[in-house]
Formats: sequence, C-alpha cells, structure tokens
Amino acid sequence: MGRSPCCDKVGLKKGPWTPEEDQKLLAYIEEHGHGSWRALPTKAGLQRCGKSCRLRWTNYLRPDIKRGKFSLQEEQTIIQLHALLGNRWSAIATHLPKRTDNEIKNYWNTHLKKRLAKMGIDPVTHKPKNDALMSSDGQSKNAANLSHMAQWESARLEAEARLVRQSKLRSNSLQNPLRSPELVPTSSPINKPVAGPPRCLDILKAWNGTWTKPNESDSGGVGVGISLTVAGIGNDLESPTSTLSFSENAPPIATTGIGESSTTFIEFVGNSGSCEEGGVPKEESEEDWKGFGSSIHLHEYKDGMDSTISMSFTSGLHDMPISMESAWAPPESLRSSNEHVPTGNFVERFTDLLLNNSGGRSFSEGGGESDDGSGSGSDYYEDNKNYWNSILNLVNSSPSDSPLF
DNA sequence: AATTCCTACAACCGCTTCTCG
DNA sequence: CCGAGAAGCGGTTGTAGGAAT
Repeated sequence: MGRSPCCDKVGLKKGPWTPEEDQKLLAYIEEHGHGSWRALPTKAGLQRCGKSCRLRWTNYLRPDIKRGKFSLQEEQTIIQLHALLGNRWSAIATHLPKRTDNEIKNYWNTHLKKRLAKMGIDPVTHKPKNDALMSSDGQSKNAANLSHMAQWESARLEAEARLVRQSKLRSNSLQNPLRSPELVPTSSPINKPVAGPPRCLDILKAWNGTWTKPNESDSGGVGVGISLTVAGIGNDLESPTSTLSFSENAPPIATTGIGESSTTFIEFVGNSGSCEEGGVPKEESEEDWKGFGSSIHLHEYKDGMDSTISMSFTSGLHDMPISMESAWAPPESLRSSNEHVPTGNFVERFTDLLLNNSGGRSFSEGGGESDDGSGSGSDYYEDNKNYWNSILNLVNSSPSDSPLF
C-alpha cells in the first residue's frame, strides 16, 4: 500500500518553528480550525508537513496548555499513574489537564526517572531495585499482583471506553469549530474536558468507584474480597455491562456481558492466608500461594468521613507477618488544592519520600541506609508498602471530573 | 574567555490504530 | 471485508542554553 511520505517532500521545512510560522499556524487554526492536517500547511502558507503542524499545535501552540514547572501534585500523579499504566503517556496525560503527553514524557525521562532510580526504585517496574530481597516476599508478590491486575484491567476497560467514546463521537459531530472533534482531537488529553461529560470506564475510575464489602463474613477471615461497583457508567453511555472477577489463585477471568444493567461490577477475590488470625480453611488455593499469606481489604465508606485500606501480608518463607492499617484518603473536599492531610496520609508520605530522597538519600529514610535502596528490613517494607498504597490512593482520589473519564 | 559537558525539551520518525469509501 | 489515507502514539534525536572545567 505504501505509506505516503510526510516530511521528505522537497521544500518542506524541518526543525524548530519560527515565531512567524507559529503565528501563521495559530491564525489559520483560529479562523478555520485545522480540518485536514495534511491540507493545512498549503492553506496556511506554511512550508511544513501536516504532521509537523499538528505536533506544533498540540504540543505547543494550543491555548489550553499549561507550561512551566510541574507541581508536586503533578509529579506524584505522573509517577503513580506510570506505575499503573507504564509508558502510556497519552493515558497519563488525561489525568493532568493542560499537560501534553509529550511534555509528560519528557519530564519523566529527564527528571522523574532519575529521581526514582536514585531512590532505589526501578522506574520501569516501580519496584525496589534489589528485588532479590523482595522476591521471596509475599508483599512484593502481592504488589506485583496488584499491578498486573490493574494493568490488565486498565487495558481492557480502556478499550471498552474507546468504543464508547467513538460511538459518542459519531453523534456529536456538529459543534463549534474550536470545539469540534475536527479541531480538537478526541483522543487528545487536553481537550477531553471540553469534549463532554466525564466518563467512568477506566480501571482508575473504576477503583475510584464505590468500594464495597462484598460480604461481611469476608472481613471475618474467610477470605479477601475486594469488590467495587462503578455507578454512573450508565450515564447515558452506551457502555456494556461488565462483570469481572479476579482471583489471586487463578489468572483473571473476565466475563463481559452486554445487557440490561448499566452497572459495572468488578470483584477481586483472593484467598486470605495465614495472616488472618482465626485462620480459615484455605482450600485449593493453598497450592498456589503456599508460603504466602495475603489479605487485602479496601473499604470506602462513602458517607462516612473516613475510609480505610488495610492490607496484610504474611511471608511464609520469612515467617514475617507484615500488616498495615492506614488511613485512606480523606474526602475530596479536604484533598483539594494539595492540602496537607492528617498523618498517615500516603500522598503526604509519598511526597516526603520523593522530596526527601531526591537529594541522594535512600528510599528507606528511617533506616538511614545506602543509596542502593537496601534499607533495614522493616523500613524497606514499610516504604515499599506506602509506595503502592500511594498509587492506590491516587486512583481512589482521582477527581470525579477527571478528563480521562 | 573558551571549550566541553550536561540538561531540558521541541521536534522528528516510524509504527500502530482508526476511519472511511 | 479490504485497502488507503489520516491521525495517534511512543521512542528517539537534535539543539539551545546553562554549568562546569
């Protein structure tokens, strides 16, 4: 089929844009919208390829772009989302209004990646570098498990969201040129707030949905159930209903039904291990998790002021129970404008970790260890735990008007 | 003051995905 | 359903400007 050449046409300019070119492009788009990018350069009197024009517009000239230093909150968001989504910069950018994927990508590569590395965290896996210590540990396994589940679910739901978005789009074609999908690429993160109401179809939002106790008895030690119900998906969206079940004992199994209900229900079910006192029969799952006890409870009491997350991990190999109970993020109202929140808040903790360790201090601040991330055991675990909790926290505290959804 | 090195970021490249006839 | 073109996306490169020597 042969790909059409882009910038290799003779006479087309490459390299940095001049103010005059910027002006031409701006003026043209403001007046006509971009329409077809390929046709734009000729119409606008630019000696550039359409692709170059598009990039210049989306990454630099667009009026709704925030430039300059990244705030602390933005940094946190990038790191945490990167842990969940990987190098999917456009997806990450949807969580950072006014920032472009390119800018975020650059910032990650030049700043954050190095900072994490300095802290002894592998910027790719977001796990401590000397994973040897952690590899035999239940916590790391659970953290990785959470991550994998999240990524898997993220991919699936995003595909679903895309379908919905597309069908929405088709019925949305006649708009102001400056707001139309023609001018404003629908997948462009920056413009999503303009494009329409929030959509709650990604794992992040899913996790931001209503956490409910699947069964009271679960918290009694029978097993761990994490269930969440995403309400509002039916908000005039053509989203199919999805029901998912995850088990720690088996690969995630998803059943997606397109049907009557407009509610998405996702359930993670894991087997609680030896960490649960009053230990309950582990049944067949014991084989897979021999040596590991795991327990994750994530509860949000929507109407109450305090939500909690509690996780318990027991490493059978090291016979070292790790359990934590931490304050979940406070209600949205308290979390706006980057306010400090009561002690035990992960965002604050995470922030401290980042900032305090950016000067070459180790990931384990309490242990006062080397820069290679090998702190004293308990602090090491503690920090790693908080790291992942902060990610979950971000997910949970994602603003309801997040452009991603 | 000159040169080298480093950092930051804009822009490019090429592959993938989407759209439409 | 298929193919071509358009757009999106992520990795990589080029370059300007500042810091270090």
